[in-house]
Order: sequence, then structure tokens, then C-alpha cells
Amino acid sequence: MGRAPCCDKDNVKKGPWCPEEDATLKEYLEKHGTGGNWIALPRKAGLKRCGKSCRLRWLNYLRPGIKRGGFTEEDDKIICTLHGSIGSRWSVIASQLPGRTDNDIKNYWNTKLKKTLLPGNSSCPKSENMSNETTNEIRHLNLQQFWASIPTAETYDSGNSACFDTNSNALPYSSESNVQNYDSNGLVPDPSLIISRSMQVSGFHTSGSGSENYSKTSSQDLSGLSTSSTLALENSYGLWSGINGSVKEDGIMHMDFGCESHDDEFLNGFGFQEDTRELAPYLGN
DNA sequence: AAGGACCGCAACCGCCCAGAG
DNA sequence: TCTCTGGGCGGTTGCGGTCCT
Repeated sequence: MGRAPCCDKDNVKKGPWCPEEDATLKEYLEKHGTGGNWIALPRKAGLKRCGKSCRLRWLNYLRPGIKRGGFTEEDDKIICTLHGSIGSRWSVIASQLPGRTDNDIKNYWNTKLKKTLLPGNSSCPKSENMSNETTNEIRHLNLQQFWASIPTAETYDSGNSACFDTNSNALPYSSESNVQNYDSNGLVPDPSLIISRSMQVSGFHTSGSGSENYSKTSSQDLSGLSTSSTLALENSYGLWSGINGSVKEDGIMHMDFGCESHDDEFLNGFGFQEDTRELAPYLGN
């Protein structure tokens, strides 16, 4: 027995959304939110659409703060690097590009980037053209969130993993300019929720040394980093197969992402300014 | 100018997972 | 513990626009 359809397909409109539908959905969501139920939403809002369709329309098109088109070379590089490392985990990649949707990135990859990566073409965009500003921005990508959003069954300390909301876009970016106060539905969450979630992140505790190198913001207190993050790092290493890593005297992990250009500035953006000694067995040190 | 090929993107489909009961 | 339901995600499709011959 197959599962019941999420909506009555015969009485549901499909295809492109018209401006009126957009307006109705937007107005309803801004007024009432999702109510925690996308399936019931179209009926309440008076739309003849499938709930999933509404959700997609909102997340990919109507949600405030959406950036459309205009991918920069730096965006390309981030996408390229992350895709090369974790594959087509579009939502994870999108979480590192504020304002971008997974669908947008997926489309961009399928139509543009994939082609540039075909044999004979150059791989990652040249990093020498990257501005210092951009490099800094990449450097400040929230690696905690990034790692945490890669589910690896054995990755997390079972006692702590539950408190880490891997699906929440509300997890802060360390770059203030990147902070987007929308929840996973793209709706402005209750402020207490932000605090709550921030506390949850803080609760992702670990005991590793060197965590003081993480920049801290009010919503990103990583002071309690423990071996959980290190475990995540260790177990995620398999996912990063093909990446050569080495630990230099400065304690910063330098990785070779397999890109054509080996710009340390960029690579260190994904580097871990944390004591990586526990990685030694994996790094051949 | 016409029409076929190609491209980009919005939207759908269906599977998987987590949570509730 | 099992079943059901909704949310989330990646893959795929279809259509409209643009390019090329």
C-alpha cells in the first residue's frame, strides 16, 4: 500500500504561480505564519495549491532576503569547493550562501558550474582574483554550522547532538552582514526562539582546546566547544576524501581541496583554527 | 524571417526521516 | 514498537526565452 498523497491532486492547481496567488500566499504567511502545517495552509489561505508547492514557492521565491541570479566568482568557488567535498547536499551548501536557495544553487550547478568542471575545463574559479574582503568573508563561514549540518551517523556525541538543530537556518553566521533572522520557513521567528536556538548551539559543548580562536558573537558563543566538534571533524574526514590536509606549526589545518589554484588564504577559510592534533592519525602525522 | 537547438529556471515528484500518537 | 503524517531534500521535468543556422 502506497502512502496517501499529501493533497487531493485532482483539485489542486499545478504549474506556474500567478501574481495573485503569490500575493495571497505572501499575505497569509506574513499575517499568520505557517501555523506549523504546510499541508493545511493552502486551504486556510484560500489557495488551490498543494501544501508542498506553497512551501517551495515561499522558500524559493517569495521569502524575504532571497538573492536571485548574479552569482559571483566567489560564490562559484564556494559552491565548487563544497560540492567537491560533500557532493550534492544543496541545502548544506545553500546554508553557506546567505540569501541563496538550495534550488537556485542546484540549478546553477546543473546549468553552469557542472559544465566548467568537465574534463578539460578548469575546475574551481581562480582564487587569485578574489578580493581580501571576499577572502575574509569565506574565512568567516560558520564551520560549526557547516560540519554540524552534515549528518554522519556516528559523528555526534549522542549526549549532545540532539540539541543541535541541523536544519535551522536560524543558526547564526559569524559575519554580521550575513545574519538572517529567518527560521527554516523563512519567517521571522520569535526573538526568544533565536535566543533559544543560540543557546542550543552553545550547548553543543565540547572540550577541545584552542576554541578561543573562534570569533564570538552574541549569538555564537562557542566557548564550550568540546570533543564533539572534534569527533565531527574526525568522522567527517571520510566525507572529505580527496582532500589532503596537513597541520603546520601555527596549529592551523591547511587543506588541499583539489582545486586548481591553491590559495592558502582561501583554503584557510575552511581551515580549522583549532587544535587539530587529534586528527593526526588521519593525516599521517 | 523561420524553425530547430539549446539553455535557464520554476516547479513537481517521490523518497527519506523524524516526530506524534 | 509500530504506523501514520508532514517536512525536507535531491533529482527530474517541462516550458519559455534566446541563440544559431
